[in-house]
Amino acid sequence: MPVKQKSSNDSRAGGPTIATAVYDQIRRDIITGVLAPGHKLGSTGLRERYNAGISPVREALNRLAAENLVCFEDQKGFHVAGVGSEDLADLIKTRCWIEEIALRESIANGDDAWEDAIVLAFHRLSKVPRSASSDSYEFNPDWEKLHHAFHGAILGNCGSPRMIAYCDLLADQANRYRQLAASISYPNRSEGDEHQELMNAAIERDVEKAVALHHAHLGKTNNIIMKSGLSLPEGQIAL
Amino acid sequence: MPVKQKSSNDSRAGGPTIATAVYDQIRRDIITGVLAPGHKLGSTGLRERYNAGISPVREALNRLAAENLVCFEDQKGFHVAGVGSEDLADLIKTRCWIEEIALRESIANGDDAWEDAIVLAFHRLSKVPRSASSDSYEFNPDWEKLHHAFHGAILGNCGSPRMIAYCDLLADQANRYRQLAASISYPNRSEGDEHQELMNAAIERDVEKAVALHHAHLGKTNNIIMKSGLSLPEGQIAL
DNA sequence: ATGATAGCAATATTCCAATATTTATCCACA
DNA sequence: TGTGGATAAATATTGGAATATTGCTATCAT
Repeated sequence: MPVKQKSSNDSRAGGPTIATAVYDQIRRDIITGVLAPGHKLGSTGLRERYNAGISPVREALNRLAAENLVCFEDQKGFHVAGVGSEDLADLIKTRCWIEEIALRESIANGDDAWEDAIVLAFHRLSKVPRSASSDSYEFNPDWEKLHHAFHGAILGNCGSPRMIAYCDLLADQANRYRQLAASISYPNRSEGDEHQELMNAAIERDVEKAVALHHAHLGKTNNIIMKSGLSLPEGQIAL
Repeated sequence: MPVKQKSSNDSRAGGPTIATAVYDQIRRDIITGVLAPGHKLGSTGLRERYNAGISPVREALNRLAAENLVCFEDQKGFHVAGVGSEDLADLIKTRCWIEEIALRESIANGDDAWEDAIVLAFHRLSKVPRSASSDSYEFNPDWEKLHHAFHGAILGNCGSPRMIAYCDLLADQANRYRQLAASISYPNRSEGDEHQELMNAAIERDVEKAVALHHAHLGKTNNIIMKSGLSLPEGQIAL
């Protein structure tokens, strides 16, 4: 029996595959916390949720598994990577180590265009509210995008594609914890100030100060979550 | 639909999935150079080669793509990640940065058990020939495994699962270049000496010396390939 | 000759049904 | 009550057919 798939002969040549589209969506849902840590990613549920067949869904999950955003066990299926205080500590520590290198290199290589990009990114970020709601914390995709761009502008001058890619991956992993921290600390933490100080130190080429501020910036997420006494929903950790 | 529940064979719980098995095989074939950089990874070819259906093969490829050992373009399929002098330079540079951190931490945390493990790993490595053939260089899986274990023993004490995992990934990526370097320099390079010096410095907790030796060890691959004037088969680079 | 384009072959992607495995349930029995 | 073990249900994995897309080749108009 011939089954009609999506017979859409639109003029545009076939863009991204379904697998890629689903990958993007699941990834976003994990990072933003829509899909909770530890949540089981069963075939049938995902098929409905993302309106796709099993194959592309599984391909997406396999990619995510390689990035450690998803865990899997052979024959047992997939689930969202868990979170935990130990994992958080390792993540922050690793980010401090890695991003310190990227920061030092970026500053060392910094030129006028680099400065301009940072100033621009900061300016754009400062115009967007931290939370989508003014009452309480709510994920704001615009802010997140600009925040990522700001830090990317600072570290992106390190000259190593690999380093940049790994920083991005770690940042994505950290995003899940950051959402938690934001919901705890909102609206008391003034990230704008932290960013401004960091920017100034970078532009002034004050390497040691920039590194110290950067470490503090990263450590804050950990401090907020740990101080809150909120116990993380311990689940399977990817690594 | 009636479901068949009679499983013919049993007594043994279903081990790794076919997808995982194929993943392991393709990965090894890429790292050892059996599958050349840039080589097209077409469905039909892989299906035959690894004797599996399309689904598991594609799942394996998706995992490898996320590790940057394989590249893909939507609707165009997969191919082995390319190599190139630029990529090699970035890889070596990144490894120097990252592994320096792991090395310093490992030494700082080092205790007797750590020393013992290094000595043991070195001893085992030294008993196995570099090349499977004495005439010319030939990939020797035993040596490779023990070599990996030796460096793992040194860096594995850094206390960060993420750091260790990333070091491993970088080492795997570098393996393809190392095979090339080995075939060029064999039998003139005495890696045994390099390893011994590194081991001694580590055990003596001579941090700066160990770091210097480690950098030199990593840089050697680059030097060998670059000095040989051998042009790398430029292909698509993963990153 | 050059460039455009339709038709066709090759390949990549996707859906789905068949199969394998795990998980839950029930029952016999100590 | 609790334990082991069969059986059924649920779920995960896989193979292959069906579909979509790309890339090639032949043909034609300029």
